[in-house]
Amino acid sequence: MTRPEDGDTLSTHAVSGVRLGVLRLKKRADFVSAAKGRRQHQHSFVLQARERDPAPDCVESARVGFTVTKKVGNSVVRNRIRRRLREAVRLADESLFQLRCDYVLAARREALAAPFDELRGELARALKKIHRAGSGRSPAAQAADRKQDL
RNA sequence: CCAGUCGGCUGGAUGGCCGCUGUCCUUCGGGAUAGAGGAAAGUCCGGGCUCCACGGAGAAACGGCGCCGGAUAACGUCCGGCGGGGGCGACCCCAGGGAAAGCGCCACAGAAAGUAAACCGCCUCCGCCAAGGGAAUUUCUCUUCCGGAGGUAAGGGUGAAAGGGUGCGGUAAGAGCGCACCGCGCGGGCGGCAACGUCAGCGGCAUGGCAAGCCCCGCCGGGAGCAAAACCGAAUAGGGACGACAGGGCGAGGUCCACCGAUCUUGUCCACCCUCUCCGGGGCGUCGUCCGGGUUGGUUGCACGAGACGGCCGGCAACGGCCGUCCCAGAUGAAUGGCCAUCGCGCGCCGCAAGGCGCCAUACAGAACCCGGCUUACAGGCCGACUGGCUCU
Repeated sequence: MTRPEDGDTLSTHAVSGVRLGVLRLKKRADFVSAAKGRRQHQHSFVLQARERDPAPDCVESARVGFTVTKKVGNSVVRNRIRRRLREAVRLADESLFQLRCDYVLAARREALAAPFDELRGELARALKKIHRAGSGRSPAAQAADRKQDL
């Protein structure tokens, strides 16, 4: 599973707007289960995270999904918020994401007008906090896993 | 120059770095190229397309539309006219068929809201009490008040609307009672494809309004929608039909049947299988073909079209014809983005000015099968035609 040639399969999966190693979350069931995980509130969004159940056929990568409800605004506003969040995830440090973990970013209205650097900062802070609060593996162990993976 | 009417256009530009989706190329490193709107919106009409239903035609019911002619695949859209209303005008507005087919309604006010009627009035006649006046001095007559019988609809008053309007004549007072003009109606001439207009004649008031209350007449309409629909593959559960194969005992039930027996369904046990024994499980079906259903994924549908641009021709126009050139988003938890630079626009401040600084770095809004419309939203900017004024020549 973690042998070097798996890099090829991962790169073929990196197609949905996020970089290699961080896939896109698409199934409704995944969103529902992620909502049961831990939460980290920020000014522009709410981050939800949940470690995936280890299934043998599953990919190792972290996955990220976006939720922008109609309460936030019309379709133009919703599209713009989703694109800004997606870009923030793309530019974020990949090591902040934990393997075999699903993340959901639930946008708030403030994500529309917030300065982009601020948005990135909030994302990095939320990711750090949510892992520190968790009872999972230590960041060092995760880093070790990632080095092995690459 | 000012005020205004109508129509149309635009909806920041260029570049850099890092990304996304489709297509093409690839030496698999990557490269090339395309990538939101005028409303993509609301989903209100009209079509294409797909499936379902349906023998043809008609009727009823329901729904929609409604001056006339044209355009169109079609429309409730568009164009050109007509009629009515408004504006000095450019121009704007109209749910604009039928009220002598029928039913119904017309609040409040008012006497009366539709087979007309008569509150105040006005007028005539009759009666008589009282008062006053005149002529005459047993009487006659006039006026006012009161009562009764009638005439009338001019005036007042009510109302959105009072059974044509104005004027003259006429009359006891009045009245289409008569006349003129206007309006209305009828048949006719002329112009127009038509809606309608116009001319003279006749009638003599008959026909109040509401059809967006029901209704009548004419025309149109089968239903549902791309989550339509078609196909492919996989796994799981497993329904139906046919065929082949698969051991036995016992019990129950059904069918054929005089009996024997055969056959089907079902319960249970054994053989047999899970290496062997106990336990447990299978045995209680297997295989093949076809049909049908569900879940999930993929492909098609799906972007060459009532297509875009340019030119010429026909038409007042909507629009049509011919020729040439072009291929122009295709996502599906859903691409079209993030940051930066320069220029531009707008606003504010400073400055006599050239200019400088700051802010915003932009309205409404994001394709989801595709077209034609309608409606609604829209910062700022631009263009054209026309009207009424003012000034100058």
